[in-house]
Amino acid sequence: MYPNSQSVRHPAQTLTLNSQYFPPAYDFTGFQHHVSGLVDPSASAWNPVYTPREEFPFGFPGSSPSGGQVGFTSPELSSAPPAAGGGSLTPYSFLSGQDPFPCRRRPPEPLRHTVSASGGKTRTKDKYRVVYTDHQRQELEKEFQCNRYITMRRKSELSMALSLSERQVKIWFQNRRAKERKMNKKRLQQSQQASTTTPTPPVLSLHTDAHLPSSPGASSLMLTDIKSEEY
DNA sequence: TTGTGTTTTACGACCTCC
DNA sequence: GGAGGTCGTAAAACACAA
Repeated sequence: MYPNSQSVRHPAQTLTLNSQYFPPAYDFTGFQHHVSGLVDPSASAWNPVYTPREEFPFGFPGSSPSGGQVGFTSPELSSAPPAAGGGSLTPYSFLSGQDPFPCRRRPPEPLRHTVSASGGKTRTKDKYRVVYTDHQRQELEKEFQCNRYITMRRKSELSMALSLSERQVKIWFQNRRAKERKMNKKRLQQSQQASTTTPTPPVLSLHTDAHLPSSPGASSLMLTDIKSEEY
């Protein structure tokens, strides 16, 4: 059930690394998330033998397997081995701050006042949720197509590049995996329905995730399907 | 418009691992 | 104990038919 049940978490991963909070374009006044105890990132703590635990031994058509496009020049980062799954580091040329994707959705909205969620639960920030820009989503999606599970290093990079907090990146990946599981489940149900109506042998069981631990690498069979989903 | 269904952020509860 | 995982869910944002 838990993907890391067979994996070893590297000690470096327990570091509260770089928990600096990059206030996005919106204001998170009152956002409680533990930005508090800003642990000294002490970049030197990064272990050069860092081994990402997420391994996806497949390539994606859209992701360059070449490791040559590192957009970060920090010695800390450059000392790291190529990222898992081919090790492509997306070059963050968009750091210019220009969003190449003019929001097809809404412009930044004014703050709405905190929703008092039903049952007395209160949300802890001014906006219930923000809507990520197409650009942010595209970059997150790109990363997701390379690795279902983001490394701390990539999380840090992405959060900086996209002006999101690391927590937001983490949650996005969690939600994205949930979405994938949901889609796979749906597909499975549909294929099962199809197999009951047609006398074809149930070959499709290969693509199920019912018996696949949602571990890194476990869902590789479905990735090609998912690739078709575009943002 | 408006009603309704779906998708997207964000969180809490609970779990495992170190 | 803290990190990050899944699961379930709330509610905003969105799409779209009527």
